[in-house]
This record gives sequence, C-alpha cells and structure tokens, in this order.
Amino acid sequence: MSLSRRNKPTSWGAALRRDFYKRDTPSVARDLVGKILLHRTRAGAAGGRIVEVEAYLGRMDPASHAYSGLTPRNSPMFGTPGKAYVYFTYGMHYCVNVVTEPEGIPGAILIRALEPLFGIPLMQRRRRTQRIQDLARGPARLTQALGISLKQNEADLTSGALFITDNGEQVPSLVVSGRIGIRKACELPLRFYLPDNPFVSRPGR
DNA sequence: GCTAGGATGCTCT
DNA sequence: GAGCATCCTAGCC
Repeated sequence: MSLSRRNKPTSWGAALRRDFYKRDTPSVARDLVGKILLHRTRAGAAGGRIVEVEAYLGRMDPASHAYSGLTPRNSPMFGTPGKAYVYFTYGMHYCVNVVTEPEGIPGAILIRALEPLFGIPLMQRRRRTQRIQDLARGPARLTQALGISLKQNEADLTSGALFITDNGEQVPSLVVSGRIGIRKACELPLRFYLPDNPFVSRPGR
C-alpha cells in the first residue's frame, strides 16, 4: 500500500538529527529519498514524501554553486550541515537544498520533487491548481507549494518550522541518473529518484 | 501529446 | 552584461 493511502498521522515524527546530514553528499541524497519534508506556517502545515533529489558537491563539481569558491550567495553550502540553502533563480523561482558534509566542506542536495501528503488544500491554493501531480513536481513548484522563500535560507532543518522526518519507510529501489536542468557535469550520476513515481519531475537520462 | 519561446531579476565576472 | 539547479503557455501535430 502506498503511503498516500495510509491514515494521516496525528503528530509529526522527530526531525532528522544533524549527524544524518554530516556525511558525504551522495550518501545523504540516497537516504533522503522516501523521507518526509514538512513546512509549518501560520497558514498551516504542508509537505510530503521526497521522491527526487540531486546532489551538488563542492570544488570538484562544475555544476555546483560552490565550484568557484565561497560567495555571499553560496555561503550556506559551506556552513552547518542540516540547514537549508534557498536561492532565487530565473528571476522568479526559489529552490531549496539541504546542506551536507561537515562544516567548512561545501555540499548540498537539491530537493526536486515531493509526493504531496499533508496540507494538500493549502498547496493547491499556493500553486493555483487542483492537480495533485503538479503541486510539487519540480524544484520551483515545490518551494511555491510549501511557501518556501529566501526567508527560509539557512533555516535549521533539525529544529524549526521547516524540517525533515523519517517515517520508517524502506525505499525498495532507487533510480540513479545524471542531473537535469543543468549544462555542466550533467552526466555525473548524482540524481536519485523513485522508479515509476508520477511525482518525479522528469524521466532520467 | 510535444516543442519553442518568453518571463524575470539575482549573481558573478 | 551574460548566464541561470525553471515554469507556463501558445502553437502545432
């Protein structure tokens, strides 16, 4: 039975601890798939199961914001693991990452897609669509559905309104592919997603 | 169904 | 000033 058909839990589980994030980025990325991302706001809580992520490394990854070294924008990538790195792109969209690796070593994981589970009416209002499948399929749609903006940049995911929990679900299998939506180093196998899941943004390459 | 192109403004060189 | 970890819509098949 898929998670989406289970009863809604009466309380959220505990947020993942900092040690979870303080590891090498690809390993954290693999383990993030299947976890639950939630954002509590005054308007209500919204979130769902992470079904697609991409790992971005440090100085050795040409596609990473950290490739050229520390800048004001990418400074969260060099900071405390378990915090959020939110950036603004294409003049209108936000994307949310989780910071990985021990402090001082840049690394982040872009959360690309969620399977909506909680606060669906709220997400439908924010996204101005009724289609569940289109609520959080893609990094910019996801941030819009969850009400994430630059205010959430550097938010602590281990204790706060924006957090990730483990519902104990074991992911049966995972697809590894090249990253999408980028021009550099798109061949590196750093994208992880659930196979045959309708909430994944795009098929792999 | 698919594709091309426009929107929009921050960030870095 | 160029590029960008995107999305939406119109137009076409």
